[in-house]
Amino acid sequence: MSNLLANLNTEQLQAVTLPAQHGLILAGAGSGKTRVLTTRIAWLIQSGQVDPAGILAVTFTNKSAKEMLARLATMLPVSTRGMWVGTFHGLSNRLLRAHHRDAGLPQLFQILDSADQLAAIKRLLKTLNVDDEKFPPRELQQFINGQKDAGIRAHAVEAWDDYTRQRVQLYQEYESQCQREAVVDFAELLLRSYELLERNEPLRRHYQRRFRHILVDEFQDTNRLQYRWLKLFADEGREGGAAMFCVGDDDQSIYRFRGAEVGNMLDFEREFRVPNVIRLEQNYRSHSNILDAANAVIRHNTKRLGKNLWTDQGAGEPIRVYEAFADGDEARWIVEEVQALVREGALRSEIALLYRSNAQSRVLEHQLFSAAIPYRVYGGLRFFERQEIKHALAYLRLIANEDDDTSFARVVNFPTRGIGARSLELLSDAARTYNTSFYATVPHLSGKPGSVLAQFVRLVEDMRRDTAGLPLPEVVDHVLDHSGLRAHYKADKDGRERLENLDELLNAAAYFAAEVQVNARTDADSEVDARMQAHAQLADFLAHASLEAGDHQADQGADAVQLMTVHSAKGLEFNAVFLSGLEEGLFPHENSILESDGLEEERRLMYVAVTRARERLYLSFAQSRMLHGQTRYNLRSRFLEEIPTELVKWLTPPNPRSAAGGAMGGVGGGYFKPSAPVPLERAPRPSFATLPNGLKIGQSVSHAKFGQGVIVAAEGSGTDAKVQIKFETAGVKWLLLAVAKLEAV
DNA sequence: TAATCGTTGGTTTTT
DNA sequence: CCAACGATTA
Repeated sequence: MSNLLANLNTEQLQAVTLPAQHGLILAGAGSGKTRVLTTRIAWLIQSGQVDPAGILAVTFTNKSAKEMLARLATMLPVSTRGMWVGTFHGLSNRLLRAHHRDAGLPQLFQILDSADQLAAIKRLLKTLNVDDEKFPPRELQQFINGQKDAGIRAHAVEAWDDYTRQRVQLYQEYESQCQREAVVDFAELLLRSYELLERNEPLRRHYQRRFRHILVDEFQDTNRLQYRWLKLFADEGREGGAAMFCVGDDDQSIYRFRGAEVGNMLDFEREFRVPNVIRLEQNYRSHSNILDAANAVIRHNTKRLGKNLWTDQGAGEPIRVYEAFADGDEARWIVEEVQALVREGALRSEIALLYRSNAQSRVLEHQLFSAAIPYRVYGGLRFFERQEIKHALAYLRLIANEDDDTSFARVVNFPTRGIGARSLELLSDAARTYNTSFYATVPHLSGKPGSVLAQFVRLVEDMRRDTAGLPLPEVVDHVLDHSGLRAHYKADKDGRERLENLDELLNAAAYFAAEVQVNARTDADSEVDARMQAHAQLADFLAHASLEAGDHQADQGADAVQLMTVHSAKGLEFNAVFLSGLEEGLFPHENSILESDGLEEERRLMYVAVTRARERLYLSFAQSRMLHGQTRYNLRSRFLEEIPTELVKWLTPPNPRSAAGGAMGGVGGGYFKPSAPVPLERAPRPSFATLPNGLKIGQSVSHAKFGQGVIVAAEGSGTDAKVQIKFETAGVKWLLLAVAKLEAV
């Protein structure tokens, strides 16, 4: 045990060994938050204060749940069996499966991910003949999820205007549709399990007695419903309830836009009369120049619980700041700098290129690609979100739950079987009159549509029959073959990658089944009925696929430069970090300036970005940037001005003209702001009539390599000026005037 | 049913 | 500018 607690600092030790009371741990970036959380669990168990089954540990992502379990495994000699560690959604799912009857759900209910939910809403609007211009599906989705995240059912929504009343009605209709189809969306998992425990006292008491310690990671990211969910387990903090141990950092709360309530931290402290509030302020990640910059920036926020990070690692290198003319130049400079770092022996995977919005990755990728530097972009399609995977899963879901109309509609004509929009409309109408699922409605139909649909139903029936009792991987394999998916992609000339992904799905199923085997042997908690096994395991796998969409990209092994948004960088760290696009309107984002407290959230985002760096931090911005097909001229971000001058080393001469208004004394400090001349956003627009070299649109020119052509368009000015030329033989091309040697003909 | 054209909109994201 | 989606057409 002494081993367990070795090398903890005073505050960490205090947090880890807190008595069985509520605790709020304000853990700054890089202060060893995860370590404290896991060590506390290990300590509680090892010191005999609690049985593993008395632990409930909640995280936001599967990744952190896994990491926690992995670390626990190295700390504890006993197995983690009986412990509940997982995401809010994963644990809710577990609860609902175990008590599906009490929750009013069939055992094999399916989980809708966001895309499925959107499809379900679109389908609903169609069947109800609702104008989707008046009720945009996306907005409706947000509305419904927003209500659910606040714990509000359709009947309880306060609607003061007609529009809201109509949306509430659609919310209600959506609910009925989900119930009819035995599907549950993400927000519903939470709400349903919350209501289950709230209404079922014996069950609630059971879990309240069972879990003696509830530990929550990233507490600042909880939404209202999640907080209430936790309170339910903790018996509202009453005497005899579980001890709540919440770890979070209000300064890293960057998900308000999706419902996170930092206020939960204050509410928790107040409502639970938390006797222990501990601040972890020693940072083990970054040199002090970087930390000081982060502290200086976040100090500008008013709504804080208050915290100041420090380190004993020394000042380290200055923060490097670079001003570029255009986004392309900025990217080129970043890539050169990356190359220099790599030459000095840096690992590419230890270099991160961060940006505020995904669109910015394009320029960076372009330059990296030209320089042949391996890179990896985070974000984008994840494994279980791929088209071919979703198709395969839809077949599997139909086997588990034939009432899942979303899945039915998805694959009824994929691969094509001559079932078009016409037949589907017919079916949808009939389903409405009979009030049955698509699947169950098919026998009611006659004629040609009836028979092709019946054939499809027979296909699913056959697959269900033939896979009954088979091990999961064989079920998947069978379905891939008999659904025609494999054949379809084999025939498709660019289907190779999709075929490989389908094989990967097979691997995932095999892996999953093996994992379940292991757990079933060790998990005393599960009482699995062998007869239910086969298809229950299928349902578990499908839930797993929905809840854990898999990684964004497969090639993790390679040593590649890491590209991602600041949001996705949260929780990660790198030796060198490049933060690009530090411009007003971009970061802070223009939309955030209108939102109340939006700027403070942007600043927290900046704080997160800066604290990702261990040794080197580069900040850069460009005077002009291509956005939405237009060149925009931005001032540098106000966040730059918030960093004390002495921490910074300018790689380009500090330019007062690109400084944003506001606080002086930061990076741009000491420079007088000129009153009159040329705000950069008024930079001259390119003239299309006459181009720098005396060329005109419509003019015939000749090019050494491409031959004769006509100028059809022009864009940009100065060294950036480009012309589009339609060549007689070489096609249409964009050429840089400064580079291409053109001769008027 | 597939292919093509035109329109639209374009922070951030996990479950 | 460029991707994604929807509507139209072969």
